[in-house]
Amino acid sequence: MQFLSLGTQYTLTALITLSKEGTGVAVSASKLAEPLNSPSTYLSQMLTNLIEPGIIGTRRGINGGVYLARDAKEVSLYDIVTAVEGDTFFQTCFLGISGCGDIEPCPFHDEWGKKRGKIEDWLKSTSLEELANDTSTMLTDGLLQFERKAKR
Amino acid sequence: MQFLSLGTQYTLTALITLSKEGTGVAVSASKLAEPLNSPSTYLSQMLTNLIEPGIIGTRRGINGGVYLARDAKEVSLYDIVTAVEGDTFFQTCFLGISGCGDIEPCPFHDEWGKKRGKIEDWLKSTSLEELANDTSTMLTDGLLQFERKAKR
DNA sequence: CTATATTCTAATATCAATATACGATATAGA
DNA sequence: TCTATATCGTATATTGATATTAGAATATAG
Ligand code: FES
Ligand code: FES
Repeated sequence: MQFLSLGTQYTLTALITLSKEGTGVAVSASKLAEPLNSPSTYLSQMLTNLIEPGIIGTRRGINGGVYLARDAKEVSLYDIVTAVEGDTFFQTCFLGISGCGDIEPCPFHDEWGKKRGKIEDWLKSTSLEELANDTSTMLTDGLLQFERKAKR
Repeated sequence: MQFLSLGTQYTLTALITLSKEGTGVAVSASKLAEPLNSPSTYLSQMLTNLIEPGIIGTRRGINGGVYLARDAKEVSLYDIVTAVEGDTFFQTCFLGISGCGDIEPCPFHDEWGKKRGKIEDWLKSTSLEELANDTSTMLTDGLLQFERKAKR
């Protein structure tokens, strides 16, 4: 049980790096993937999810790559996460019963709803810019050690 | 992306039913599975996870089944969930970086840690008894409609 | 002692996540 | 303009986790 899938984790980390470069500056998927120890084509594939929602743009050919399409301030964590994984987490019942709402709530609905709402609020109110400005050195120091499954 | 797997959802619902019967009263897996619209052998398999932690006991043969081994007051939601799914959710980094702690935290560590801690606290402080006493009618009215994947 | 209800274990099927491979396309430079 | 190459984009393969089914083991009732 994990909150974000590996693909989403790659995506998120790459976007933080990207936003440090600034809006509009293109970086190739392979450059972005390198420090992540992730297959570059896989990252590329994941990033594709962000084109349609207008979070990133891409440019092919030499010196092409992926660039941030909006100001980092205007991109929320929620935008990113749901672009890749969808929003079922925020829509479905804790118990998995079809229809989650106040009309016929399960015994978990009230409390779980609060907790889930807090997470949703947090994701919505946190921008990419804030993450990029974080003082954490983990992302810049090459300490990234994702736990992959496939061969290394 | 879903918090609990289907198996855990079955397990949890079955346990609530079981605790309404009272500690020590055996109910067969097929009886428990019926209203869930779940394969009884699958539920049975899932429930096996709860034997070793001492949450349930089983009795084979005629009139056998599964019974609650402790008082429902003494079984927390956390016990149940982690018995089936393990506790990786509460141990691993939001970004999936190996080692989640205060020493080399990722940019999400503080905020996510709070949210995750709230969930953990809730699960630990909520007992099976409270759930069974919940006024929700969903579980008793045969309105259970899990969203299964395989053939019906 | 035997028939049967039941758990328990192990094999299989299904599905989603992850990874790879290949094709399409734009750009730089000649 | 043309060509080579860097790059994205999409389609396919692999893997692993989850869910399901099948059958063996076992205890109980009568
Ligand atoms: S009805 Fe179960 S969480 Fe909303
Ligand atoms: S280090 Fe990332 S959540 Fe703790």
